[in-house]
Amino acid sequence: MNEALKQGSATTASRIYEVLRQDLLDGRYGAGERLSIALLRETYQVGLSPLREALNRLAAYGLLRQENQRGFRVLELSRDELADITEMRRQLEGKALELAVEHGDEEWESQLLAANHRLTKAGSHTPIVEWEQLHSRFHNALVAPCGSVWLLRFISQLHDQFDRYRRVAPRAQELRHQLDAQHQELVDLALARDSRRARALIEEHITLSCEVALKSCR
Amino acid sequence: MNEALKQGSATTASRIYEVLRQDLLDGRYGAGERLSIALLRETYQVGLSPLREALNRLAAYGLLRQENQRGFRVLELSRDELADITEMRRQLEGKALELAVEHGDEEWESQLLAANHRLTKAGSHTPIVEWEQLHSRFHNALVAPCGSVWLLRFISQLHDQFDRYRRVAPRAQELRHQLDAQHQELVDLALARDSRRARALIEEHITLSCEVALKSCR
DNA sequence: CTAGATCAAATAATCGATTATTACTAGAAA
DNA sequence: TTTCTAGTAATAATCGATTATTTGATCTAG
Repeated sequence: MNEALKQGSATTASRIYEVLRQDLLDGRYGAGERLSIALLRETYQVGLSPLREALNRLAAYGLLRQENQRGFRVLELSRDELADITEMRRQLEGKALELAVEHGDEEWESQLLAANHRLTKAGSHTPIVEWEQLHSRFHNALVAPCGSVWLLRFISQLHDQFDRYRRVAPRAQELRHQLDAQHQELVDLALARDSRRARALIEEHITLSCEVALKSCR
Repeated sequence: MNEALKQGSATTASRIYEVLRQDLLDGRYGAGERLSIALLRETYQVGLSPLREALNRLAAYGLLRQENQRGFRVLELSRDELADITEMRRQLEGKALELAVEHGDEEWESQLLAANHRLTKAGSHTPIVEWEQLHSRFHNALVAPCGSVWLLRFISQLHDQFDRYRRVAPRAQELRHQLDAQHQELVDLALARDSRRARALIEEHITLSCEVALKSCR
């Protein structure tokens, strides 16, 4: 969906899709909230058709729930779903990292170092939205050369889902530090081509970030 | 997406979504073909808005590719993607079946037997579209109680993707028999609660159906 | 009071017409 | 002939207005 934006002329529908997606990840709209189409039109200053097309895409992607004749709602948050998402991320990102470590080339190594550098430089002063983006890019860079388009697609999708939970979590400083340290370790293991241990670590990493998110999940 | 249809009043957009999805799986439109919106309108006798909303959903779901200002195209078929889809199905359905065998209750056992019975009864005389549906239902029934909403979601999505390849494959009779026999074996292993061997068999099953599909994939 | 029916207001879905962009064709220059 | 350009036809995207459905308030019967 993202490539569509980059390639030259974006349509209104594509633009509003990206903006809405980001706002949903940022928690701008509450869990379970009904999205009034008229209100959205006003807020984002867009026409009805492109807005509805964007909402339809978001529903198919899993960030909104569409009820016929009753419009669109933000998805609810639940402990059960967080557990589900976390377990799926463990499985899929674990597998993907294993493959990436085996297949990644020199270009990948540089990209990974760069992504980690940018993430490390961004301290607690950077706005959280910006940090989230760097964090996403780092994780993307990690698994990018796994060789499976569908695996990457599912991972991104789950990452978006997970972000909704991360966003409502308080920023626990001690755990945050531990997570940052794991990012560095992940790079080290990746460059050392230790796929076994890299996989084990990212699974641990995902479990830990789930625990952070859980602290705020009712 | 399917539940939306069942729950009372379906909208035009939801109806046309389901019809288009089925037609895409049935191979009514060729791989890579551009879908003319005006033509679709005429073919399905629907208005522009609901049609475009359905197309947007299908693109987000991965059955169409959307190019800004250039409309919608059917996705191409490729050996590489078939290999990707097959490997993902092996991993995910394998895992799901393992969990289902561990968690499934008596109700599941009956559903499974029923689904298998219906599939077995439908011989080579039944139209292929109908057989495909029974086959899908059987595989759904197998993994249904795995306990993970996201796992089931990804499996369905991959199943739809795979169906596009299966649809263009010639019906090789010997292999077909072998696949049918595996369905029975899967039921037996499931009822015997042998999750290890059930998983191994479904992985083999998926690989075999991939080979059937490959025979026709350029 | 409570449950059910009825109507009015709100709003989701759809339609028809318009605008913007791309694709195609023909003609001119190299 | 080939390659560019201009103009035109085709069509994708968007807008504004209309229709259909749901929601919520009010009223009535039990």
